[in-house]
Amino acid sequence: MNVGKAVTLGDVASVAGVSLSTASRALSGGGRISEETRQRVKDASDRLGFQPNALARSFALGRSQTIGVLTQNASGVFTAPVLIGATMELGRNNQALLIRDARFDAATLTENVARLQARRIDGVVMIGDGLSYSVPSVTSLFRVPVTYAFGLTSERDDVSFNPDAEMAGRLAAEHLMDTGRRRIAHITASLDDPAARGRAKGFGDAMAERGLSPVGERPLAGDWTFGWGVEAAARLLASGTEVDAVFCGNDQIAFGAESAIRAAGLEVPRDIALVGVDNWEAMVTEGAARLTSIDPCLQDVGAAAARALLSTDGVLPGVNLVPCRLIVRSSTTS
Amino acid sequence: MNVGKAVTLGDVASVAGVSLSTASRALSGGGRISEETRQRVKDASDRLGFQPNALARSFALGRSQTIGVLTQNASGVFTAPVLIGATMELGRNNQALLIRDARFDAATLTENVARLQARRIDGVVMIGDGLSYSVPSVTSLFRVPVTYAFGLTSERDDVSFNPDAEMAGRLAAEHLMDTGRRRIAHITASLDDPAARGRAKGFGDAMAERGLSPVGERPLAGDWTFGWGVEAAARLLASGTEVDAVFCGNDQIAFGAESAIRAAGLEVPRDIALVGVDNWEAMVTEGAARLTSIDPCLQDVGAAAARALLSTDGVLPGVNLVPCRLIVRSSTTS
DNA sequence: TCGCGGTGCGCAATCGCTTGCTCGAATCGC
DNA sequence: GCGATTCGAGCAAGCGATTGCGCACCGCGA
Repeated sequence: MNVGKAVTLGDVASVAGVSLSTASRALSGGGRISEETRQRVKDASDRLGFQPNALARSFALGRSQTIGVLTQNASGVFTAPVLIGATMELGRNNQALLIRDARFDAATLTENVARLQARRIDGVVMIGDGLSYSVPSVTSLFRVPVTYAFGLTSERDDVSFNPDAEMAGRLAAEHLMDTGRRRIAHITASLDDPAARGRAKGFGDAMAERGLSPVGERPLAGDWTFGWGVEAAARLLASGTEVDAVFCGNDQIAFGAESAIRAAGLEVPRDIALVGVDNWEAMVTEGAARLTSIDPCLQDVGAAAARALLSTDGVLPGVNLVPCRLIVRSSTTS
Repeated sequence: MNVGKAVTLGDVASVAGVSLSTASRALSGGGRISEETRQRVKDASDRLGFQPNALARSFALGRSQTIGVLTQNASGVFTAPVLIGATMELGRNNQALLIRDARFDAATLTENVARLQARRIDGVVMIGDGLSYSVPSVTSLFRVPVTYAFGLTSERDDVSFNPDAEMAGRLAAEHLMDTGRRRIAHITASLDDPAARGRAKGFGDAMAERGLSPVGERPLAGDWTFGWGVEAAARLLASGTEVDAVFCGNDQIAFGAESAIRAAGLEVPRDIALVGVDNWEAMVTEGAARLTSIDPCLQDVGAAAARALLSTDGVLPGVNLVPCRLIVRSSTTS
């Protein structure tokens, strides 16, 4: 018996007075084993403080308990939470991960794939950059399952997880209507942006369902900046249109809008309520009114993609939408 | 020979007409091998596209090529970049990582340590929460090296990596003096906070070295918020003290200060230049003047801690300070 | 010519665990 | 009561690499 070294399954077996294979089966659950023997082995295992050598196990099984993670832009403001969500979910399930930056020139790609294959990874999570929502499909390069987070591929059957943009719009609209607002405008980025489009649609749909319609024929579409928020809100106020709430496509726009509203001598939320999207700590807690915002739950997006690799139960091919969450603060309720 | 399966070292050996052991030595560099044989094996390896099974290799070597990562608060605004920095650095070096949330109740700790040990990890990076800068020492729990990022332990010899707060203060002061400012005030959080204290010290030292001293006897110490920035700046202006620049302890304070300065009818940077700390995307690019800020390079902090595990060259026990970087924007130069 | 040291390479053990197959014993059915 | 099942457990073969040891062969000096 080993002394001073890690205790192996062999030690457990000999203490329990059974063979190695029996000990293995007793602990891992498989095979036909009498309850009594199983218990005896378990006792021995506990008594010796047996820690199975995960490395050896992985080796024998041919599975590494390791998931490959390919990122396009790991340090991006939006992608970081996705990465972290995936990371933590894998950690919780005792999966190691091997991260590689997925630069997509052919040589690097080959190299990345080879490295992952060499580690006999059990699956791959590909994390998009969340901007274009467009990600190259790498599914066919691997023999193991691949899921995508925060991006769409051109392959219809690729399993991807993305924030539910329409839901964000709905939540915002419903919350504003619930708090008594009726004249709601929408300031957002260009509708060429899928996220902006989705939010606008959910917003419009939710209002329509209650027989209302947004202020203005179309959303005020510009870009995602503070500056655009200022400009659009100012324009809106100057037009004389009656408005009692603005749904802003993101927090920066909302922050800009707030600034314009205050500059016009109005108050948030008394005169105009504001809802943003992104729930961006740095923004939402600053400013005079703390901003009600839709949290896209990006960590959940990453976590969902990771989870889909660990258990395929209930995972459908195609695009899966991850729900977002409304965080109410003082920009909509006094 | 295997068909349709991954090619093994055995395949390479038989193609090269040598034994397994010779092939191994030829590829891994050790042992006495004639140059000719080595070349023959390498050719065969290339021709077959041999990818060594990293899992088997790890197993045989007893090293897993996996690093354990313990986090205290993975999703924190400040800790996330540190985690990502460590993560990416490990990925670049083909180290897998196994993340566990380091809750420090006894049971969870034991469990975490056991899980990591079971995977035969080669090292541990412990990532602090960056707030208290105080992290429990876990070095003695592992037989493998442990480094700390973004936190300090009570053990003098623990290898830790932290942002260089004094340098942040120095960089700010020097930049402001370089651009002609002389009457520089400092608005920051409570000096009980080590980061605030360090920045204030570096700031004061750098000014003293040029025969100047900060405006006011002591920094205006409050908290890290926008609100405090507004208040402190307003107070400063109201006091009538001559001021041509303010070094703010973080970006939120700076953003608040800018707001107060503009409210007083002054202009940034014409009348008063502003420097923040954190280089927080969400803040620095908004507002009228884009904010000059000190980037604490948190990713570098994580990366440094990771790197110290991979190669101990030049790593000193104790606290290692990671340099920060000045990012010049329009709040200090017109 | 013999002996010796050094060089190049292969044999076989090893790492710790999983698993297909086999075998003995106990149980069951007729 | 005896053959047919079934159940429990062990044997031994992998998994794919690394590595200590020994063997054959070479060249050189005596």
